[in-house]
Amino acid sequence: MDKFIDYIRNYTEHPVSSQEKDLLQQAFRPKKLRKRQYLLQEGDVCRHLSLITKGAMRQYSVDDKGGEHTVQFGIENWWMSDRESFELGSPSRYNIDAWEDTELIQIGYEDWWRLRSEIPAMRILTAEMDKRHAVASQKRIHAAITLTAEERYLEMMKSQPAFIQRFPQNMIASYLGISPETLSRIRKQAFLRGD
Amino acid sequence: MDKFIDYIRNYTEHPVSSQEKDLLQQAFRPKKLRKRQYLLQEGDVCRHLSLITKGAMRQYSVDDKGGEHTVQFGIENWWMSDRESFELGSPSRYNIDAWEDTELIQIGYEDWWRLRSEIPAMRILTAEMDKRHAVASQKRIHAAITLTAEERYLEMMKSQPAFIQRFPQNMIASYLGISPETLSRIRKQAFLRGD
DNA sequence: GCTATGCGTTGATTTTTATCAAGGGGGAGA
DNA sequence: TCTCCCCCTTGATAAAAATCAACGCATAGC
Repeated sequence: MDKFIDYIRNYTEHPVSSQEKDLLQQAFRPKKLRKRQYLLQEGDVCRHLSLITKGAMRQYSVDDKGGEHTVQFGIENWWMSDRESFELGSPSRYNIDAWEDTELIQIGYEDWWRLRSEIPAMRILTAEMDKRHAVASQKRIHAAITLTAEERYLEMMKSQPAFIQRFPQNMIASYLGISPETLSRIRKQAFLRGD
Repeated sequence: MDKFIDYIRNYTEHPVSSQEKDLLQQAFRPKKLRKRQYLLQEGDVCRHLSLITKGAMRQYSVDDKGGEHTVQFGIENWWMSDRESFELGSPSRYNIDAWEDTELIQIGYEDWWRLRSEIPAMRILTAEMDKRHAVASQKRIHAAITLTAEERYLEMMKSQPAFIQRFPQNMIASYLGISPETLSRIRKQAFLRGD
């Protein structure tokens, strides 16, 4: 839980009292997942927000031909959830699983909203999280309608090198919305050009 | 301003005192734009969040060949801003202009954050806005990596018919990340199939 | 050590979409 | 009314990417 207080420190200097720390301690639960173990399966309701303290995960949908489409990667200090399912209590269209052995801390819906009203630092944290998420989403949408597949890959190498290093290429391809073969060709071209 | 209070009512039943109403009144300014008039030009800092009370607008980038790429449409009760530029005070990569004669109410950065801390209903409103935006963004990202151009258009017709009706087809195409010619062909196919 | 599985690469072919070009129609402004 | 500009459609061609297929390599499990 000291980890989480440290985490909040990345976002705000706002003080967290010892009473507030107790509230946080009670609300967050640790969880461990083995590589490939599900956190969420399509059709289930996402009941927790989960913060990765160690490991790597992905969120993806599976199409009617079995193809996987990755909407989100997460590594340490990233949150994993299907936001819509979490907020609305609706069955999720996504799976979330671990690509590496993973450790999380999780919080349920009621606790999340209670902490937001009772702890000012939590309000600041969530506002900041939402802001960063909005900015990142817009960039990804802009890239999707503006850039070629190769440009998107090169952009990802610059902005998210850790994902490139820790996830296999076929998952990178599915995150970029291209086939693994195309990604392989793009990488070869970039290498030959010295990018 | 009664309009804005009504607007908040869409989001929460939380009471807004007459004192709070005064604060809102002072913070929001009306603005009118003629069709095609800029609200924000690329390179400028986005200093306001703007709520459309009447009209239609778009947010788009211009590439080095002069092509326009639309990341956002807005009609009545939609907010228009470059969030990143607004929050960071950085020059925006986007333009925002009016497609129809438009009326707005605007609020600046300091006022926005002050109202958020002073008026509980504003906090609820912004949390809800962020939630809806996150859900919508995820859907758009998922569509971009999962669906064909035609499927994306058909999906847009279902989820955002007002945009289809009020914006010209070349802008719809640029929002979908496809050429106007391709959109024209897609529409013809769908029509011939009775979609 | 052996086998099976999964991943990445490569070539060929097909599909999807972009680009180029031109024509027609509608709307706005003088 | 006339002119100009913009939009949409259509056909032809080019480019980008997907799909199919096969191979080689590395890793995990027995």
